[in-house]
Amino acid sequence: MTTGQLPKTYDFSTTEQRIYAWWEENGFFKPSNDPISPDFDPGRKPFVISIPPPNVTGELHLGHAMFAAMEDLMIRYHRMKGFPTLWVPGSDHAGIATQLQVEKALAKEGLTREQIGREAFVKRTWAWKERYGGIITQQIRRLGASCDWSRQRFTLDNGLSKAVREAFVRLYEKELIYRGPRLINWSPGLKTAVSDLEVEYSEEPGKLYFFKYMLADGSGDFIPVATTRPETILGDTAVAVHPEDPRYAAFVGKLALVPILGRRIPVIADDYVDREFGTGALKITPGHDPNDYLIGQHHGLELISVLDTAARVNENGGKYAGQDRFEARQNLWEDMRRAGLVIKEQPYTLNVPRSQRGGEIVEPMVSTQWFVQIKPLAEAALKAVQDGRIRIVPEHFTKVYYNWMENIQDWCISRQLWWGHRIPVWYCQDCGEMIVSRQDPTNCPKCESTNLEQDPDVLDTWFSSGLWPFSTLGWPEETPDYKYFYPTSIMETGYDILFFWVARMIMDGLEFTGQIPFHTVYLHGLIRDENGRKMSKSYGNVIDPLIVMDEMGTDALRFTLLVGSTPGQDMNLSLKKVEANRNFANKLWNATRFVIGALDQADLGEPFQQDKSEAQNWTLADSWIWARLQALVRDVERLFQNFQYGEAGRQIYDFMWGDFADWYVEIAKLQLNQGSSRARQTALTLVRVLDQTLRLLHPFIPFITEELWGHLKAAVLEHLPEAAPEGGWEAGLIVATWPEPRPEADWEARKSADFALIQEMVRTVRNLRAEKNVKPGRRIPAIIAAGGQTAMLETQAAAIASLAQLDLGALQIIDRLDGKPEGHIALVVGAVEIYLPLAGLVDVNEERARLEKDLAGTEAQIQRLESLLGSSFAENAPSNVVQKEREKLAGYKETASRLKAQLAALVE
RNA sequence: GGGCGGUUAGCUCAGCUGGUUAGAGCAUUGCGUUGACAUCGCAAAGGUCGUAGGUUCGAGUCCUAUACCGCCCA
Repeated sequence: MTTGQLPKTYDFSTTEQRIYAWWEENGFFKPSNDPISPDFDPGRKPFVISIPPPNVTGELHLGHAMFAAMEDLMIRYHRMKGFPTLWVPGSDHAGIATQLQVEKALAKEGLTREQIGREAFVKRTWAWKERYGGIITQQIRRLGASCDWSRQRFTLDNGLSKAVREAFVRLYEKELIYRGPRLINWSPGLKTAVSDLEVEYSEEPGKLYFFKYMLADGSGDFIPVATTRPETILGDTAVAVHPEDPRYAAFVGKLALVPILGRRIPVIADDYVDREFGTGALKITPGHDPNDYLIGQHHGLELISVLDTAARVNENGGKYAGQDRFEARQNLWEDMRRAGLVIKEQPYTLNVPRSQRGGEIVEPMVSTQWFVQIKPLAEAALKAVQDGRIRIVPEHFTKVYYNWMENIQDWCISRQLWWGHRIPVWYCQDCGEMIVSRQDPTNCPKCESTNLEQDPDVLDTWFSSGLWPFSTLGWPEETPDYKYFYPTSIMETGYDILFFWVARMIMDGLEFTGQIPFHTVYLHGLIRDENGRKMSKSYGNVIDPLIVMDEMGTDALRFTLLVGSTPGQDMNLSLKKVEANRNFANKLWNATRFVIGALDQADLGEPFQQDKSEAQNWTLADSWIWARLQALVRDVERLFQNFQYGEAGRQIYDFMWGDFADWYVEIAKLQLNQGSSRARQTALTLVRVLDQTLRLLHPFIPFITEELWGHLKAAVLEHLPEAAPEGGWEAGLIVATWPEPRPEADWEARKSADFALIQEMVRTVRNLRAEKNVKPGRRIPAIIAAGGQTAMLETQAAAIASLAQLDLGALQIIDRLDGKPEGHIALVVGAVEIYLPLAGLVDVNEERARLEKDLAGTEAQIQRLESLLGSSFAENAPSNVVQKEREKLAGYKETASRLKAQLAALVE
């Protein structure tokens, strides 16, 4: 391996696919401790994630990219830590979405699903699924997701369908599932019930209609009423007023006449009525309004449905029968106007219920549906989080979860669709018996009739998704996978489906398996555009992850998503950020290229003699970079434990670029040039630090790290075998061991401080050079008066000279200097003075200004610290904190006295 | 109406259990390229951390109030 073989820039397009295929072929995605293998050890604790199943018809969007990156990070980290790791992939059948797709395709042929019939339609949908269902999983592969594809599941698979039946029948047997007429949300376009969660409310301009509710006693008295939906007047079964409202007290108990229809309805009193709103009197339509429905139940009111399944007025609407709901609104209101019942109209902001799917206006309607009585399940699910068995990250979502669980309503699970799990209920056509069964029945158990018909409805897709963490592992069978991998470890998903999915999985897990389905819920935020706007096709601000990956690589996208996000917090994504991270990948590429080139080309000499101590073998830079790496490993570990993945990634980034590439590599070049044992030792350090860094980065950017690690391994095996990691080279980085933190060694702080001084000196010289426009290539002499640091700095002369572009041959490091050398500019870094002979560039006035500015800054610090240390801070703060401040003060005082001396010398 | 989150550099965001000169990327300015990297390097400029109180030796960080923006629930 030579540098020539590594191209100058990282070409992800030829790398990613090859690496992914290699991982998969080698079985690295499978758990290292598999219950089906002969040497299975049930005692080892596994780490398991089940994927939030994307819609089978879906195409990759940034939400998928986010969860895939995040979960892959968790999975790869645990895999490297040695856990038997399983990530179960799959997709759900997405009842409505998929059915719509197929119906759309049918429409192109001029067909409807009713025309081809249920059986043919379901067949076509399966064909659709076979054809397009693989797209999303292919796209998830592109993200580098290390799922065990041999365990891929689909919610309509046999096993999972069996789980659905089992769950349904069990709930039914416990009387937690019932069928009956209730007010539900109806989608007139799709002609199906939808759950409360699938309805979104949008504020839209509308009108408040004021009209007269005439009393039936012929007195000519009326109650003024306001409504936002006049067409529902047709279904009114009461007028309600507040019991303590003097305006209407006389009317309570009397009858009123429904406009146009002339139906007689009671005037009732209920303190639900808000006296301040509208006229203070309310029309009650139990058949088409959730609040009215409740009031209707309280007062035993008649319940009239006036709309059919297409939201047209039905036979209960008199002359308006057959009209669309909005058409009927116009016509009825006009008729009322003619009848003198209209008072006024007033602009009003409506809260319009719209279907999450398609956006049509949802109609609250009474309909016979299947429901889960959810309270008992919710109580258990609530408790699991309250008592800490399940932890939600970030923590503030716990409250949101409680609030929802405490106010939960029964869940409408039936859908009038054809694509999904058909409800396992049969009706005997002869005796009317209802049969709820795990197996398809052939005879009626009551009358033996074979004339059975299955309920036509299917179950809500989320009913099957709720079983996902255990149905994918084989439940209700006690399969080896189920026994070993369940409960899973972490549920990672977007907070937007906390209720839809996470809450239901917890309820279902506890109900059906008696166990929590996972111990941690990690919720990531939503991805918005760079200005914080929601991405949507209508804004035209959608970023397609596939295009981003094409242009900048998967690793760049992943790193951006992972490092740019904080748990539960939305993130604004801009392509600029991805670009910056592509540059990071390239930087890493080139740093590795340098290390490999060093192994290949440098004269590495012999290893240091065994009897030499480590301390003698290591230069200050070697010690420093190693200490920095160890500190990094400790920080990363702590941050990972706290789910602070973004911060961890940032720190690794800073280390790799800021410490390793910018400083250590530059010094390593010098050390390599020394040849022999020093070069060899340096190469060893380069390899070890880079190896560890690649390991730390792997969960974030798996492709490039795997690729580089492979090259590094090959080069080391050839040129520097003793640089092998402690446990030897693993088969791939994906299964390499994770760097384990070790306690800080006592030498680390001292070496870090020494190196920090070098860095400060170098920066100060560089600053001055830039300020004075000294050509970067021009090497200049220097005198360094180093006091107590003389010995240390002498050993670092070559490094300092190189980094600051000084002339090593003309660099003097001395203990002290009496008087200022002629024609030099003086720099002060703590107790160290640096003199640069820039005769032509020395301007006494400029020098004085510069030194005075420095002095002013230093003295401000001295003053601040003196007053701080003179205050009660000194007594109350921890001694190490105080000590640190004292040292700082001493340093500033030292600097100040040197600066003063410089100024004094300048006057002469 | 209830709850939650945000407000830090021109922009987008970090800032862990409070520790004392508030960080990054991008953008801006100056200089620089035959040796890992221009997808780069060296340097510069840029912030009274929304506001007002409070707790504390010490507050971007904790508490209270408040303004604005956003989200969820009703």
